[in-house]
Amino acid sequence: MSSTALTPPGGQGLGRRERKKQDTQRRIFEAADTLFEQKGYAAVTTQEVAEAADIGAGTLFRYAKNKAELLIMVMNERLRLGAERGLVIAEQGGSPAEAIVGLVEPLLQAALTQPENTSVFQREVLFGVDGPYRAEALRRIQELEDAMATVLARHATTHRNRRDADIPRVANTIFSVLYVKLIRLELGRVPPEDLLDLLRADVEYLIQEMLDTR
Amino acid sequence: MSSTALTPPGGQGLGRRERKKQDTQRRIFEAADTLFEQKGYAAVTTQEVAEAADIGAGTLFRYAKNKAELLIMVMNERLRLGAERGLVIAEQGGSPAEAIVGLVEPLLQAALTQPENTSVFQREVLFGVDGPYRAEALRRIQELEDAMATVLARHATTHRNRRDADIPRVANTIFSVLYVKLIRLELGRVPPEDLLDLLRADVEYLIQEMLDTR
DNA sequence: ACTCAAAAATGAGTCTACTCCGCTTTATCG
DNA sequence: CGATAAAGCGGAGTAGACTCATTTTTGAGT
Repeated sequence: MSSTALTPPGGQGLGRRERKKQDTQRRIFEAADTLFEQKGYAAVTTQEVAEAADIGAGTLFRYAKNKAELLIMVMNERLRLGAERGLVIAEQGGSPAEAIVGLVEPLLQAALTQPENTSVFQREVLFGVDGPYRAEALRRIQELEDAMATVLARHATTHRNRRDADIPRVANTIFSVLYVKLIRLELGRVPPEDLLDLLRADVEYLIQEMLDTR
Repeated sequence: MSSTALTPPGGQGLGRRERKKQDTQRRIFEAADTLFEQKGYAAVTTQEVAEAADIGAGTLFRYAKNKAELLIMVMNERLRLGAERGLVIAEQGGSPAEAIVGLVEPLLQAALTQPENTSVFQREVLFGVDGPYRAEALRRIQELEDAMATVLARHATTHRNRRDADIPRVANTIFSVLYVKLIRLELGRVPPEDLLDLLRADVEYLIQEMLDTR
């Protein structure tokens, strides 16, 4: 009896195997997070990550399908934290333009503080091979668009607005404009300084045109 | 006399050196074009392209900074042909929505007939390293947006429309919406069948909202 | 015809992401 | 406990993009 009392998978306390795995997972995450931040995506080799996580070079790829997934994993987490702040900002009123820009700000911050990593992140999320972390990132992006629609819907019902407004379409439009501008920022085709004002102006304009009574 | 009659660089007939270079350039173009179309970007090795062009593996990289530039070079040409048709369609009236969709159609065609290559093309144009062909592609994309503005401007002056309309902004908005949808098509997130209708509907909606009198 | 510096071509070598298969550890059952 | 299966691990090996030191070609000057 006592010999079989080893809560394997299932119970609260996981088996030794599972615990080890989670620990390895954690070490990989920390290694990747630190190295990518310090040296930038391109300058980090998967070998380095493996060594920093104290595992074999081959083992790394049992935890992440490829190098890009490592970065996406790390960036997802960083953006998750920012996204929560963004949602709070969006909740607490302010103009809808404020709220919507607030939703995007974390991404913008990331683009400004870690240009290379953010650029690779976008590239791989949009064009990379499938993988669980990439799928999560795509989900988050969709949520961003949905959150914009929510903000707009609130604005539309609490103010005297056009009844026929197609909220999802407006949200999609605003999302698209912001997204393209963000990509162009990464292309270096937009001066970063006044970008926030630029984005806000865009959003205000679009709301004005497509949603508000005139 | 006859021995020194060798119109070197400058004159109409280029020197042997220049001629040879252009010939090599042509062979590389043809090799890349054929191979990428037949096998798809990922399945083609630079080695293969070099062999098909009958040059050394190292020589290839004197004509293209990297593999991606090879593809961009080829795609630029294919899209250039399509873009001309697009401009003609845009010129010949039809509704502005027709005209604008006409401008994008070549890109759409490419996305449908060569999904992989088009996807890589977009990826590398947006996020790849600098290079002459990439620069050209970026220029073309900008021209696309400008062409949309031109179409809209014509529409705005020849019809009874709002005077305060901000044409460049409307063009940028339409461009962004279409571009994001195109990328999503490559993500497999949009059913390709009725895409043309979808795009046209988008454009009509945006013109309606942002440009037309109501 | 010959010389020589600049331009072009070359392919062996490097670098690194990723794979694959044999080994080790862990859990299960009689 | 011992046997056996299953899961996890690792590192040598592979493939392919790209570099660079060396060689070859070119054409202007003499």
